Amino acid sequence: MSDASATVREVSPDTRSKRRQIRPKAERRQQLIDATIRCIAQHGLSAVTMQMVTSEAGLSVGIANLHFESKDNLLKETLRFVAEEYHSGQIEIMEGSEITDLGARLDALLDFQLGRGVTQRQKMSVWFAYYGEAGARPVYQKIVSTVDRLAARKLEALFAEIIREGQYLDADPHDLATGYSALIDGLHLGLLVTPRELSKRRARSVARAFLRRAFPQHIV
Amino acid sequence: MSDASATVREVSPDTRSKRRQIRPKAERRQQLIDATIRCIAQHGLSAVTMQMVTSEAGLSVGIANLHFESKDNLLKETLRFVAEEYHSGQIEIMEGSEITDLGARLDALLDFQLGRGVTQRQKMSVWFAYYGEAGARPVYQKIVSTVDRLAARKLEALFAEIIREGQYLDADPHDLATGYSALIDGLHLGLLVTPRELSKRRARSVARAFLRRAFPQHIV
DNA sequence: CCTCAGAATGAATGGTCGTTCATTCTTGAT
DNA sequence: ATCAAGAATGAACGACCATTCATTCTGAGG
Repeated sequence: MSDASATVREVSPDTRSKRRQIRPKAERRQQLIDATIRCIAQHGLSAVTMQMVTSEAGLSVGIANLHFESKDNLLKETLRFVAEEYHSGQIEIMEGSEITDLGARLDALLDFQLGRGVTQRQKMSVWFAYYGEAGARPVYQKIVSTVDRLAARKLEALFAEIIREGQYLDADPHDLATGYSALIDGLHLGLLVTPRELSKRRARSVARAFLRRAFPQHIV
Repeated sequence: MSDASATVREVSPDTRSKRRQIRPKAERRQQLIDATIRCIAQHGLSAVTMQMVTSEAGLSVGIANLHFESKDNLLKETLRFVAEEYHSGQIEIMEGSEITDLGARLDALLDFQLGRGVTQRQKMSVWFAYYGEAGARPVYQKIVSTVDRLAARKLEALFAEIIREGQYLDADPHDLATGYSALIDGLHLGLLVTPRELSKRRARSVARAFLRRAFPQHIV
């Protein structure tokens, strides 16, 4: 998944054909995962049914159990997809060599985290739907924490570099990274639950203010 | 609800009695709400059934529809209870006249938000279970945002006072309050989803670091 | 002690869900 | 043109869900 901000698209621009089509397995899997994301966003995780997902995908009921062995597995794979999409996007920015200026790199990260791709209601809904179940389902905790851990490490390393470069005293990269990640999560939550009271523009400004207080020389 | 940190208790210390008991309506309602909280925490919102809740409460299946007209309503009232418990706890601290020192008041607030009462897995699970569905269910958004708005205003007022007292320049109380609230939400999420990597102690330290950078004279 | 309003019960009901699999259809190789 | 491999279908099935309501039971007031 190279384009993390890709929209989850509507199916079949070719609506007239009701003819049965045979497509490679990987394509059908992705098609079903995309449909699942749309269904979760629109109806909520607890209301999602197999009929709903397969009809959203424009396919028959049996197909979901053909490509994923069960509903449980489809939901698990959908979470894995969304989690990896988000975290690989972050890591790409943090590891990429195009941006050498550390301040600019921070800005790019923030734009990704609170930009169009990630804060689509669809993606955020899925994100928090799973978080809601995570307390009761260790499988979800594991999927998220696995990808999360790597991104957290990279962020900490980036912060450590910035601290060294700016000679910020008594600034702990570990604590700052934890705080920044939590702040971003909380802002996502605000955008999802109370969109009326928190615009994307203001969310970005709040996050930038956090970074400015921590690294005043790197953020304008 | 004056004691926001009250534990959701086990039912009937008197396990031997299988004799039918008649109790006032309000008591049964609370008993069912408590049971619902425990069930959501243990099994996840999407897996909660009426049989599960009523048997957890030690009652018969029919009783839930007697006191709440439907499952939907029981879940709604449970969210309302948890939301009000949390927010009234915060407001009590922010309005209370026992603490006059503003820094101490901030500390008390932080202790409440990341202390034993609130960060019980039970409560956090419920909290995020509903957030997960909020994207698809405007009713939940409304319940949360109604109580949330008041607490946000009070927090902003408290921050404004602190800014005046400390003469912190270019500090916007509105943005700071939004950031702080988001940070707390994000830390709650971390405590729920990746408890291995974020202890309560460290969550408190991270939040305190945020406040220290914003209001250095008020926080030690 | 008796009464009865209404709290509590749980078997029964109707509906919906996930899953299965016999069958149909498509496609690329022959 | 023919065929085999296997992708796709959807009716059917069993399980389980929320909700109902006829019945039972309780306890305060007479």
